[in-house]
Amino acid sequence: MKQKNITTLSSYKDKHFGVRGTQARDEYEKGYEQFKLGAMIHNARIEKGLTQEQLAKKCGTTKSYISRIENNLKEVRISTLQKIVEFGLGGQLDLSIRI
Amino acid sequence: MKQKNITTLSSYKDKHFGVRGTQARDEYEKGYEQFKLGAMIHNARIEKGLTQEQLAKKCGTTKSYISRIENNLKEVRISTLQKIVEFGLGGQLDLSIRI
DNA sequence: ACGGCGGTTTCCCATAAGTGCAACTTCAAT
DNA sequence: ATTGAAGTTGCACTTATGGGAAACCGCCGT
Repeated sequence: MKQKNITTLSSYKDKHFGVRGTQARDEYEKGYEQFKLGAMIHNARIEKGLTQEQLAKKCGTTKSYISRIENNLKEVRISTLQKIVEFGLGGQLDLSIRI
Repeated sequence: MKQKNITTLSSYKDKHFGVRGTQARDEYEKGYEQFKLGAMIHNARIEKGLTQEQLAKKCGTTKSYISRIENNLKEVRISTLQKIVEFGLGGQLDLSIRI
């Protein structure tokens, strides 16, 4: 078994930060919260040993949508995010603000 | 000075849980994450001694919108939320999932 | 009494969230 | 070489809703 976190992260970088020029900037500009989000879901899913399709079914969506979320090409609605985390991953979504 | 957290919270309850019957259920059903969110923003704003209008101006939105967020009658887009927390309150938005 | 300020609520609509396919790609296994 | 499972992505479409503008509602100070 390979170190999944590492490979995931690096492959993400290869894909998004390496290839397109200004994409990276944009990602940073808007404060890469989404990025973390996609990665978080991805990791949690792997951790649970689920495929995108299985996860999708558990929370009433499609694998294509899960993929899009994990790759951060859509902004997810908080309620949807919650459904995925709760019903799909059996976890809980936490959001807090740090002053 | 009064204990602002308490009064805020209780007034919220008076308003939403007391008055309308099934509103409470709905609030719970969707897992009161939004509730916390509105209260969080509200408290942070008071803490900073800002009016809704001042906060709104600092993050490029309107006071009406801030009001709605604080009272949880709209779902906020994550990016907008981030703007508010970051530029408006000078803080940082954290979202994480707990498995 | 009224003027202003902070907050709420109503009305409205462009936008984007989310869906559904389906095509395409990797990669592993046989 | 082939098959299939897992994932990515393009496109078209519908619908909900995020968010602004403005009216409105206390409340307090004068």
